[in-house]
Formats: sequence, C-alpha cells, structure tokens
Amino acid sequence: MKILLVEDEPKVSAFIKRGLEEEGFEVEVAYDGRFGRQLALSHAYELIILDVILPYFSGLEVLEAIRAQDQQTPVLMLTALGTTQDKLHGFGGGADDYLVKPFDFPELVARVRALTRRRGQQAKSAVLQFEDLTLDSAAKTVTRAGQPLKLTAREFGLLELLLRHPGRVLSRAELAADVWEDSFDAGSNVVDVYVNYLRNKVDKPFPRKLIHTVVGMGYVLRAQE
Amino acid sequence: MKILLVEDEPKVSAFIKRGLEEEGFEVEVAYDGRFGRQLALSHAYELIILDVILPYFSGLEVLEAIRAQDQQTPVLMLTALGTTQDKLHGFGGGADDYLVKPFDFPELVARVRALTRRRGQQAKSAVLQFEDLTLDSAAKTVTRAGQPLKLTAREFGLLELLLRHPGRVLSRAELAADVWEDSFDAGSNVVDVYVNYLRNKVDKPFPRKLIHTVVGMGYVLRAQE
DNA sequence: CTTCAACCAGCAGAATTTTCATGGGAAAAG
DNA sequence: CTTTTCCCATGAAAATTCTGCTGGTTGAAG
Repeated sequence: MKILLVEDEPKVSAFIKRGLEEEGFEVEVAYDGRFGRQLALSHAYELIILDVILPYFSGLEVLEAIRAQDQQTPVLMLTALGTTQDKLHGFGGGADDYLVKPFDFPELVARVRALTRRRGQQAKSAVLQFEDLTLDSAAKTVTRAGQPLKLTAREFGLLELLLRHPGRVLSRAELAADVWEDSFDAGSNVVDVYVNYLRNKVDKPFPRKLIHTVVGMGYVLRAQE
Repeated sequence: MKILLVEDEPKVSAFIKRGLEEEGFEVEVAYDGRFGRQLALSHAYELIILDVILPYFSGLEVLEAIRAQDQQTPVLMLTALGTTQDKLHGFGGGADDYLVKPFDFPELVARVRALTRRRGQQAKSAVLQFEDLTLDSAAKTVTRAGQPLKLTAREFGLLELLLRHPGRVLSRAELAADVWEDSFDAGSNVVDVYVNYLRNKVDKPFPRKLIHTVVGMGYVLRAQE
C-alpha cells in the first residue's frame, strides 16, 4: 500500500518522497489540492500526508472531501504555521496528526510509522435492517428479534437482496439474476424453493410475517399483509 | 477511566488538571517520577501524560517502566525542550505523542482527544481473548484454559485474525489475504488445511469447540453451535 | 355455481458443491 | 543432516443446492 503526499513545493515534496522511500514506503505525490483530492478519492492509501497551503484547494478542504467518503485512512497534516487555530481546525476536521514545518525528518518518519502501524483491520460491517430483522453482510450473520438465525449461502444471498429493497416487489427473474448470477434456468423453480426455505427459518418461528408473495409478480419484504 | 498526569510544577499541573476536567476528563496527578511510576503501574489509565523533567525519575524512565509491563496505554510526553533528540528518544521508548512546552491548552486537549479516541475505536490490545482462549500478539503466546499451546507462525496468524473478529464469518479469501498476504493461489486449499491444523491444537483437546465452519461462506470463531 | 388454467407451496431424493482429513514432498529452520 | 513447517493433491464425508412432482389456491370465464 502506498502513501499519498500532497505538497506543492517541489523541493519539499521531493525531499519527503525520497526520504520515505528510503525507509521502505511507497510514495505518490500530488502537487496541488485539485489533483490531490482526485487521487485521494479514487485510490486506497495507507496514509495521506497533506500540506495545508496548496493551490486550488487548501489541505483542509481536501481533508474534508476525504472524510466525507472515507473515515478510515489516517491523515497527517503539515503546516508552516504553528498557529493553534489551524491545528484545531485540522483535528476537528478529522486529521489524525499534525506536524509543524520546519520539522526534523526523523520525526516525520516516527509519526508516519505510528500512523501506519496502528491501522488494524477495521471491519466495515454493512448492517441491513428491517423491523426486528437484522443482517450483517460482512459478518454474514442474521438475527430476528435478537435470535441468531443459521442460513445457508443461497438463503443468505436471497435475504440480503430482499433486505436491500424493502417494500419493493422483486420478480423471480430479478432475484435469480442477482443471487444465481448467470447460471440459472428460466424453467426452474429454485427461487420458489429458496423463498420457502427462507420462510421456514425467518418467518415461521415468528408471529409477524415479513416475506410475502405477490401473485404473478414475485416476492416482497414488508410488514403488513 | 482516568487520565494520569505526572508533572512536578504545581502551577502547571493544576492548570492542566482543571482544564481537562472542564473538558469532561477525570484526572489524577502525581508530583514526582517515583509516585507517578507507582500509580502508572498499579492502576489502569486511559492515557498517561508525562513531563520529561521530574524529581527522582525522569519521564523517560517512567515511560520505560510502563512499557516494560504494558504496551497498551497511550502516553503523551511533555517537554520544555524542543530538541529532536528528546523527541526521538521518547518515540523510540514507546511514547504515542509529544508536546513541547509552552503549549496552547486547546492543542493539548486536541491531542488528548486524539489519543483517547483512537484507543477506543481500535481496541487493539496486545492480548486478545475469547472464552477461555487467550492470544498475546506481542509475546506470540497462546493459551487455552490456562494451558499453553504451541502454534506455528501461520497457525498463529490465522488464529489472531479470527480472534480479532469474533462472531464474524471470515471468508477464505479474507483469511488468505491477511495471513498469506499477496502470495497465495486462489485454487489452493491452504486455508482449509491450516484451519484443520488449528482445530487439532485449539479445539480437539477441549470439549467446547470455538472454530466453526459456515458452508459456502468461511469460518467463524464463536461459542455455541 | 362450476370449470379451467395459471400460479404457488412444499416435499423428497438425486446431483452437486463444499469441506475434512491425510500422506507425501519441497522448503526452511535448527 | 535432521526436524519442523509449509503446501499440494486426493478421496471420503458432509452439507447444500437443485429438480421434478403433487396438490392447493386463486381468479376469471362460461
């Protein structure tokens, strides 16, 4: 994984890039706020080092754009000013560390190491919910009314799709296309069979039914009859 | 959880203590290195703020004593000197951040927040635990029900990853990506083989099984069936 | 009210996929 | 050079997935 360095002064950026590369990091450089923002949003970096003073967008604006879509990647801000005003603004905006120029290179390395070392796998669990039914698509767990349900892979895929579109009627073709991908036979009743399996596990043990049949159209996830 | 502040100048310590308390932190103060070390080693703190210059023991000596028995608690060093020599010494000794006196109070608060926040999110303690299974990722030791287990490097890596995400189903791809890094063949069954090795050592000798397979999805660490 | 066609639920066993558990050989460590 | 660790390959076992079928329901036309 790479480090993104956004710094407009060629001397400084070259110095940092070379130094970090000697320490075994891979470094990519952007020379202005516009390009920096673009790279930061389109690639995954291990760490982003942002100068505050940049052409087009300031480092703080870039930081804001990054945090709007990604909370995870650590960001280290560089500033020529030791003014606390800036520092707080940066921390408030989601920066993980701050360094005041001029800085000692070994200190930069120390902070870079601290920030990259720390990144554990932050499991982003995308949790879908409907009524008392909960599905964690990352952890692959499902619960209803607090009770864990044991589903097979197909059942899970089917329920996930239904949960992604609560209240919407999904045709057999739509369900098959998503859950069975390309390999599915139009004349088959697999979908029906699996909806049935799902009902046995998800609806049967509970009084309120969530999976409903719409004759001639398909199936829906919804509360009432 | 409290913050421990080790600072001998009464004016400074009172100022910091009051200020942090206004921000909602609980603060305990020690006025010399000896007492500071004693408190740090005998209580669990959320963060320890250490002045470098102290009576009896220096802040660096206290830090060393802390790190000898606890890698986890974040430590913020305060120094009157801006000399890089000191800074590196502190980072090398295991400090998590550094602040040069005189500092702006808001900046201290910002760094304190960063350090306490980070810890909460991460919960990346060196020792992972689940049920009666314990793994110390720093010491590379594993015990179950008090008995030490002898694992190979791969087995250890695999168990560590499972232990980091208890209850979450991890796919073979996820496991392979983390434990085998880039060098792994998708068509291989290495993961299965190593899960089997792990089970022989971790689960087989014990009545309660912890590693479970979820057919079509991957493996989980969890208590029940 | 009856009939008919389309549609759907549910089952049971066959087919397929996935996983387990080994043995053996290559590579690395001691 | 011996031991340990690592990985591949294989067949057996287990679990899931699918097919084909029966019977029930619905709704519209006669």
